[in-house]
Amino acid sequence: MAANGGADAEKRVRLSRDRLLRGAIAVADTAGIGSLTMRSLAQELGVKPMSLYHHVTNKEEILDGIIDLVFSEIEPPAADADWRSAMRHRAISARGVLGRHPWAIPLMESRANPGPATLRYHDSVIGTLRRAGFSIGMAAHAFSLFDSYVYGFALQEASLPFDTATAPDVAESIMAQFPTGGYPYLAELTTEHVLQPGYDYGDEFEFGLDVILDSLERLLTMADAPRIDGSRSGR
Amino acid sequence: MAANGGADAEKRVRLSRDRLLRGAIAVADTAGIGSLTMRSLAQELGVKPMSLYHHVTNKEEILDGIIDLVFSEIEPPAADADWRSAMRHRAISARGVLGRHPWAIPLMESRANPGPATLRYHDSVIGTLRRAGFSIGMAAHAFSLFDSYVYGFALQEASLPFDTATAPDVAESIMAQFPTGGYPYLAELTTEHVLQPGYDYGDEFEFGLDVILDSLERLLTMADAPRIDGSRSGR
DNA sequence: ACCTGAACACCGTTCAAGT
DNA sequence: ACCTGAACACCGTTCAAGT
Repeated sequence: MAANGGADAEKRVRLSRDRLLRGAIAVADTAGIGSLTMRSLAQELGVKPMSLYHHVTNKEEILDGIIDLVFSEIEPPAADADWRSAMRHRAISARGVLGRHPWAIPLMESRANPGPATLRYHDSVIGTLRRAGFSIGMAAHAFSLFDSYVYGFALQEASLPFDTATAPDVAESIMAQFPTGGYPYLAELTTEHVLQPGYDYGDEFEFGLDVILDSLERLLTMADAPRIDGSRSGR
Repeated sequence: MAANGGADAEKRVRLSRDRLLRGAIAVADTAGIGSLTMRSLAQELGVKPMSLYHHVTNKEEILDGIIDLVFSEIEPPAADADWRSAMRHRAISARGVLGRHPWAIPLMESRANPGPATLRYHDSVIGTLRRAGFSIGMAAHAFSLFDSYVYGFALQEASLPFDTATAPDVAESIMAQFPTGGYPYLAELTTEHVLQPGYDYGDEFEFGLDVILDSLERLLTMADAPRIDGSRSGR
């Protein structure tokens, strides 16, 4: 470990804002966001708690910073991709990122200071829609629907009491708590579908995603060739 | 908050688990979930911190309890409602509830112990779908899509840095931080649409909801009268 | 310039006691 | 039975100092 003074990646590296934020993500990923304290982070970085305040003004700034780093992990689509595959690519990447950092999802609620990567991501989504021909109003609709679904799915996936792919026994023990007959539809869905060998809740993601993309595509072509009665969507 | 009972709702009422949980919701609603501590809750209830432990084993149990109380606020649809208006009614009610208790949304992620109201809500949604004729697999798809959208929209609405309806000036100050030209599509959408007088982000909710309900209706009728080529949804 | 020890006002929770 | 004071091991953060 402490062989020479060279490039050991241990605690000899100078502290920096970037190293601090990446350390914070590492702590949150492995021990949960609840375990991320100034003291635990300092220990992770081989430094004393007070040193952190030299690179960051307070813990809030750390939370803002790691959320933006999470957004930066979302892959941008290929430059020449059509709007639909661009949206699809982004959604799948975003879900993967939020799956790797589930603690980030609830955090997004309280962060009022979006960072550059967050703004870039949103700008890029809206840009894809606008260039595809969505009007401003339709782009706002589509953006809201798309992002709500992606975040909501990630939130739900993270809150699943059972990881169906790896621990069906846990699901069964939860099922067993259902007062018999109290939740018949939930019981049916769980035992006859969710607990079946091949089922993986994650697979639901692409189904919903394609339903939404189908709908957006329909709206787009409807706008191109409006009907005589001028009506838009249902209701 | 303190004025629901007929007699003095002050500190003279005996402490109970229900009064404790409702006090916790009152604190979270007015001061934020971050301000909900055993000490602040005790003060709200006119009691000493240690008294709380007589009705609840720890703070985790309080969080589980208030999440379930939030779910219990979601209005069940009329018994004779058709599936579509039942789903619509529930979604709108759920969004209203989560809007009143925005702190509950991130909390749902970490709660692995769903309470009776939570289970009843989910059972009721799945039941509506099953009775409408959705197969188990389709009900799982529809359930995932529907719930993801509702939670995701609420999450996004809660995380909006600007409350467009009441404080457009805040939005403008945030806009001003955008490095000029750095986020052109975001800037366009914000200045030319979101900041316009009549705009309320909340109105996006019903648009996306109806898109989703339209899609589900299409899936349901397609399942009733399958096409010759057997294809399902796009791609 | 960067790092740190001691200290302060907070947490959740245990334990032994009060009525 | 229900409530509580004192205490413990934690927090985030300030401040004055070290190199």
